[in-house]
Amino acid sequence: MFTKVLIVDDIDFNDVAAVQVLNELHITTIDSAKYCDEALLKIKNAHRENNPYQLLISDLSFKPDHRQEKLQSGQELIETVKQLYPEIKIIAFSIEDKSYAIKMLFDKYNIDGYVIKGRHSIVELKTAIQTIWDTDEKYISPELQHIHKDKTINEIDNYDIKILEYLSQGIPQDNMQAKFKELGISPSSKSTIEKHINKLKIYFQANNTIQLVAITKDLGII
Amino acid sequence: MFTKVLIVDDIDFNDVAAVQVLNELHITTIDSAKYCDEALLKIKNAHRENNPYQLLISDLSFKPDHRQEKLQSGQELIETVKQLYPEIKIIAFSIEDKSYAIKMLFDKYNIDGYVIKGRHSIVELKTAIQTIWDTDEKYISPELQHIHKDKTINEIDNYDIKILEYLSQGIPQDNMQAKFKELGISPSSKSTIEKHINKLKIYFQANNTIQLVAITKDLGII
DNA sequence: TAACCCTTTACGGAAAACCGTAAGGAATAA
DNA sequence: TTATTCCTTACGGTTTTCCGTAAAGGGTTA
Repeated sequence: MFTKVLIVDDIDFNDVAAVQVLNELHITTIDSAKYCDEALLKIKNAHRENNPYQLLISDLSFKPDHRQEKLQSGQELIETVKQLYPEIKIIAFSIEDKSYAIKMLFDKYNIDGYVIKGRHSIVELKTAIQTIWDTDEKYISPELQHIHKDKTINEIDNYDIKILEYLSQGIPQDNMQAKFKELGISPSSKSTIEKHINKLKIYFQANNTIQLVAITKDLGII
Repeated sequence: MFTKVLIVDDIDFNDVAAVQVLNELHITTIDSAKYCDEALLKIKNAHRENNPYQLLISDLSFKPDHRQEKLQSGQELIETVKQLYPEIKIIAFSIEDKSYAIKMLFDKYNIDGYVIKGRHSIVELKTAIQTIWDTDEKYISPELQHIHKDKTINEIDNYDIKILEYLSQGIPQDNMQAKFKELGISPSSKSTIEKHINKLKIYFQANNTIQLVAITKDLGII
């Protein structure tokens, strides 16, 4: 079993419970951090001292604070850690059930497990840790396994997301083409932007652009 | 100190930690529930057995399940309990920091405390319980005290919220007046609806209706 | 090179939303 | 009673969005 694990969660309640759960798996060293920057520092220090963490369990969303943080989210922490120390296993542990965001974690950041915070998270977290240790396979909470069939992530690209973000910021389509030209993003014509918005409305079955933004916000795409 | 407390939270991690925290306050009976209906049942039973709960600590959002629930949210649970047993003290315990939703809890449901889940929730929860027991005063997490100065709740009424909801559902303004007439909601003219949307855009400093919906979704108004 | 496909761009009419003005109606105060 | 105020409704012109069509450009294949 893993011997050295780091838990990152800004809610102190979760730290308390997580330590308790991990103790039951006889993990000897269980550390915790409440900030992403703090977590990265601990990982770096542990590595420098030749006593690295083997497993990182991290939440995704962190509340802003008086502290100035470089890493603003669990996603950024996970991305950084996977780049610097690809050998460290990572489990994302979050209440988030938006399929788009979760699929990104597996496909883009190559996490090893996703456990959703819910009524069975204690059992699931134990199973996830055990599975990753025993078989080196990916773990995902049962109720979320459908996301691997979700095609949204393949159909919607960064260009579409950019448009959706601009829409949600109240930028009219006329100004959007100017913005795209400024940023050197192509294509930038009003006509193309219109067509993309239309494609998105069909895809998400939205009656109009207002509902489109409401839906994509609910899905966690923007 | 309170002797009998019920904790309602659908995340099992929180139950574990909460029991631990409440133990430190020497509360003798600490029960927990993972569903709102289950919580109400326990409260009713305790009352029937002449051994009622004195304090209810409840989360606000609960994940839907295979189970069919009557009470869909912590808000509904709180409303019901305050109606049936106004003598039971209630602390809302949630990650939610949307001022509108929180102010509603105090103003409409008359809760006794609001503790936000965060980096200091263990201390805050203890303080909240102690304060309510000792002084019978309301408790609210320090970082949220600004909400009492927030005027949004007074300026935005149910009519406005209905409009915002319809907008987010992709209903065009032309159809909206028909909907209002069907439901017997007055005023219902297109002109009035336009004016209200315009007022909301000014209030929330939105460039257009799309951004208005994005902003009010972020604020938790819809 | 020509034929083809796909994406981008331009354009124009229709629909919806936007915005100011003015008239109508109800409640209140003089 | 009239006058005043506030809310509602109607209307019309402008702007923005919507949506179909067609032309232009870029890349691939025969």
